[in-house]
Amino acid sequence: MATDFGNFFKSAFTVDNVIFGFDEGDLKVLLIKRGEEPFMGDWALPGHFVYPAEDLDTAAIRVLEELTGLNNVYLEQVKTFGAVDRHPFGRVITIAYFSLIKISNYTIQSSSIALQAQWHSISQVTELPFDHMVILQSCLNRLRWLLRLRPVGFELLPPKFTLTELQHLYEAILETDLDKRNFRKKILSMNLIIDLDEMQEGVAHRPARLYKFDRKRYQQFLEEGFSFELKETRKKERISRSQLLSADQ
Amino acid sequence: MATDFGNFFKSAFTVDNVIFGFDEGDLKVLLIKRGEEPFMGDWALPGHFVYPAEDLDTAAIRVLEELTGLNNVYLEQVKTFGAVDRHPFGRVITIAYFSLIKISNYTIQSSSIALQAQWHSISQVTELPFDHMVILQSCLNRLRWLLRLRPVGFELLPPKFTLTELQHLYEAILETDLDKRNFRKKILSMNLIIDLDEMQEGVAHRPARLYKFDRKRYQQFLEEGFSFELKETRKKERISRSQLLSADQ
DNA sequence: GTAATTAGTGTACATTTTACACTAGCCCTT
DNA sequence: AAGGGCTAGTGTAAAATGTACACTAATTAC
Repeated sequence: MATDFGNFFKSAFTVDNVIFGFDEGDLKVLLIKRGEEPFMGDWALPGHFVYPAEDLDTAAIRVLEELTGLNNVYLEQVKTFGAVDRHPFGRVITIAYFSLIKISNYTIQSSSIALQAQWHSISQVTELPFDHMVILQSCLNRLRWLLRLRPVGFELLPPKFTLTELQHLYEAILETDLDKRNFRKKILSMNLIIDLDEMQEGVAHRPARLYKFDRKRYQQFLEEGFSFELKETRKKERISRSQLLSADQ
Repeated sequence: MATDFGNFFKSAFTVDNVIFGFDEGDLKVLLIKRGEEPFMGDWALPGHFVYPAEDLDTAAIRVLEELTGLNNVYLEQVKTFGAVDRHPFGRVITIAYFSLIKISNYTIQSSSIALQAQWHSISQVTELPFDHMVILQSCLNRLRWLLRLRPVGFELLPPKFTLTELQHLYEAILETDLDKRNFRKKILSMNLIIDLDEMQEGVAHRPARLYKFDRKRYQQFLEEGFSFELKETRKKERISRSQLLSADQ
């Protein structure tokens, strides 16, 4: 169980975390300015070595929390990257995670790493050190994939949101236009968001209704298990297969 | 770039490969009888250390080829497992792959490892060393998921197959019954299989037609890119979104 | 030639997806 | 307070897809 730290740079593993946020109608990713070689001073994905007595998920959670102060956020392992020459100093494989956070909850941490962190619009990130561009792209694909299948969009919005905001989020991430009426019909038919009977304030036009995600109801469905393929249909109260949800590992 | 082999057991990474096959109407997995401690003599997933100058995919391909003599098969990284105590001798994380092979092409290799390999029906594998049961389950979920979305079933069948065989494969993997007429309608409407105008031989009943997978046509669609969400529809010759295919990374 | 066995086929209905354009409500200006 | 500017909010019809369901056809074995 003992690990020789002196050999870390010869054969080691790290986690890299693609932290997505959504703001100003734009999908963003949190990057840090590297404080060490190689690529010191460049913007890169936040990552760190996995400690010897630390599980992979734990390491990813740690990196996220040190950077953002947030825990209990959506986090998922995506893929492991281990090309022989991906790190100039030795053989380092990295397990890529992505997480979804509400930028509104995010406050800059005082850790020296976190002070160097900044949100970047996805569309403007064109160059990253190591194989980080590939990792980013991979996580982005996964996010798009997931967004079609699961109600994860809510993770990126403040607790109260309007349907238009939600639609803009879908449009920004999927890079497509959606029909307003069809989008609302579909979202509402999921029965996973609750009308708060509150209105937007401080806008210079007709205010929109505010909604929140019905996390309890979603949990319930997850726990009951999806049984899409079964022939018998619980008539009411059933989330149909089409409704952005799907059974998965 | 140098790696200290003496430290391999202190902090190392391996690949484990879940090799699926299909035979006698049953989904199978290829297991090896371990020739070394720990768990010597137990059936386990085939795996191996990743060599210092070897990419992860390469390592997975190597393990597969040494065991089966096959290359150029469907192989995909699934997930990395790295619980601190998953290996009793030290910190070993493993990158899990799964591959799909045609059992009909499989011949036992003469390597000492391969001699100890055997196909096991998935349903009868109930206990495996390390966290291999979790890995197997994870790959199985991925396979099921994939089978709904992509035409990967063909990878498990001999080059010529009948529609009934294909249906049985879907039923076995998805653990569900499918309607014969609807299944055929759907499969044929994909236009991804070619009617060979040949008949089954040596069966004691009406012989079925033989088909083969139209790999070229599938490649073509992959290369053209899926553009499901676009509004304009190439009227004919288009694979619709519903047809077991989907855009993914 | 007949029994046994699997192959092969069509139709009607339900559900889901898609396309599409106008009215409603609030704020700000004048 | 009337009107302009802006975003919110709503319904319907047609097309595509999914689902349920039962009989005839072709071959072999006896």
